[in-house]
Amino acid sequence: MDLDTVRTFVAAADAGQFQEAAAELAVTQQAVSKRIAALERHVGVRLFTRTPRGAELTIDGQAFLPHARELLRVAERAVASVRTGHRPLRVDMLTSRSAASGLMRGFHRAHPEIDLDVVMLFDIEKAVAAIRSGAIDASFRAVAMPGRPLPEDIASVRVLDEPLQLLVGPAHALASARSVTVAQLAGHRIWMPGLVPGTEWTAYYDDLVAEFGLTIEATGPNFGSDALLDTIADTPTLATFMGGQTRLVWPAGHGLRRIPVTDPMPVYPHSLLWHRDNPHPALATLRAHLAATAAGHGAAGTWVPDWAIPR
Amino acid sequence: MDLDTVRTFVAAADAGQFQEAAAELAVTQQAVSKRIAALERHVGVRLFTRTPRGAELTIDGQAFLPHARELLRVAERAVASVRTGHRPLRVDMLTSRSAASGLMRGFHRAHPEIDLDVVMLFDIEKAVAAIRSGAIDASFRAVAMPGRPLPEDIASVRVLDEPLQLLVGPAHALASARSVTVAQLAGHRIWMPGLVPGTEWTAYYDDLVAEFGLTIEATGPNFGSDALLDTIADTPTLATFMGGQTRLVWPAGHGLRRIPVTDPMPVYPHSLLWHRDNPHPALATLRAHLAATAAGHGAAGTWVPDWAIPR
DNA sequence: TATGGATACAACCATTGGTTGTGATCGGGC
DNA sequence: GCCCGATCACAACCAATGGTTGTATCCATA
Repeated sequence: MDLDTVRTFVAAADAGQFQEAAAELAVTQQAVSKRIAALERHVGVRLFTRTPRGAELTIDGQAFLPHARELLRVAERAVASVRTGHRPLRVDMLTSRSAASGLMRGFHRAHPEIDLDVVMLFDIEKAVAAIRSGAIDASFRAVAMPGRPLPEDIASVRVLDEPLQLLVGPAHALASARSVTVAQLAGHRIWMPGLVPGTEWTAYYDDLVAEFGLTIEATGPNFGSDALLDTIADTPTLATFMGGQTRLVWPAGHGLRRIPVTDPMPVYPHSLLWHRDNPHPALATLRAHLAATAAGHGAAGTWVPDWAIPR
Repeated sequence: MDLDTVRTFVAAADAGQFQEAAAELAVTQQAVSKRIAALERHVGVRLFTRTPRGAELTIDGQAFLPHARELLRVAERAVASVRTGHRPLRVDMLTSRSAASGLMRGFHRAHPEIDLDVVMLFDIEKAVAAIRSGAIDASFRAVAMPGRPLPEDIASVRVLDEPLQLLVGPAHALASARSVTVAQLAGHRIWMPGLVPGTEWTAYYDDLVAEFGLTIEATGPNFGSDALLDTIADTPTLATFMGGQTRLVWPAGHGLRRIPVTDPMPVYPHSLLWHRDNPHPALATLRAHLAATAAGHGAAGTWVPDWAIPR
């Protein structure tokens, strides 16, 4: 199906005749007739009843019309999403399961008129480069990697500390614990597939391991969260970490348990990063929104790596 | 833009390489390469970075991807809307401003999983013919026209009485009335553009006029409700009728008043019509929903034309 | 009955979009 | 260090698509 054809259909439906639609589209009446005929062949039903006084929609045509309009709307938004200049606000985040996703959903609820696009870059290096090039407008990240300070032209503000929670299956030794201390985790196998060396996400866990003597296995390919959850549910000796803000589509019948970690409570510090010179108006709106709805961060009893604390 | 091209883009993005996408789509790798290049030319940005080991999305490509998927989803629904067989439930109603529209919105909220299409046919004759032919599944109408009983194979149930309200501008003599009786309306000019002879909607007003001695002017072309509202607001001697359930997008600053009509209260009786043999599962759901949420009808003190009361 | 305005069909042709064949580039294995 | 295999891009060719012009048909209206 060709969108020019759909556009022609909508124009003809609005005009009530092919000829006027043809004039609007700057083609001949015969071309419109052919396009409509092709569309009818494609969907398999007659969309117009032709009369010597014009063409009016059949019932099928009437039913199809709103869908056709929607199709054109979506197509326009699709093109707008990559148009340089006045394009939707483009935000990068770690994963769709991170707390940043929740923040952006809240922002979208508060400002449904602002068009958003979400991308996921590899690490903070790529994110910073993309922000500087203007390819993205903002990024939710831990502010920096060990020994790599943020460049001067990138601004950042800490927006949310996301507590880590332990995820275990029903047969796990800690399954019935109401909370666990970090010290209690020593000796347990914690599995985090998909941790890629060189990312700040991995640097975070490296620090956690180094400071508290945990064992985290990053082995094995990442087959997605569904597969991870399946394995965790079925393996009594395996646990994993998960962001505490995550609203999972909870698989039924798994018996998975989420257990808060305390003493200290490891939190992943999400900051918003943006370019100081970025003039996108929606960026200012986003910053204002985050400032207004900011949850507590830097609270006592929480732990973050040294390098992730902006000074 | 061509949807086959969009499909190709999504396939290539999923596969991570053109070759595999080409195999899926049963074309050559060169064809995929050309299509992607054409799409990139169309939107004006590079969507993939080509490597000797495949092709991965650029940031623009990442932003475009969900829009592309949405585009394909919408296209599929568009085609499904006219597919004979298992198509969305297709319902006919008088106008988008009638109470039937509100009922269908309620149904959609209660059953968002059921796909709906709304069409508007000319009159009940056309609606009955469409129901018998299977072109539509149900219709919200006054059950019959004077002297034209419903055919045996069409079932109907009264679902809502919609009270008529008087709509006047701020300078109208009745502007400050809290309610008016039908008798008080005699002598006032009531304007109803767009009343087409031969429809049951017009038959309703004919009966109202005949029984209570009102003057209703149906003259002039119907330029849509906006124009009607403008005229009513500006003309001190003109009023119009409007369904009491209507949730208008109320034009600001018009000072329009809605006044209930009493003694008796004229109501427009909406019934649901359907074919007894129609097996569409969503039709049963709709009937059950309407039965469960049915508002009162046939209440004392209301008026409907004789012929509109099913016996 | 002639006319004007509408769509459909036919013939023609430029352009599009597919295939095949080939070249360039990079990573991995030997 | 070199070659092989896998990838994508480019060129040439060709069929099919989709546009235009010209014409036929239909019907409401004067």
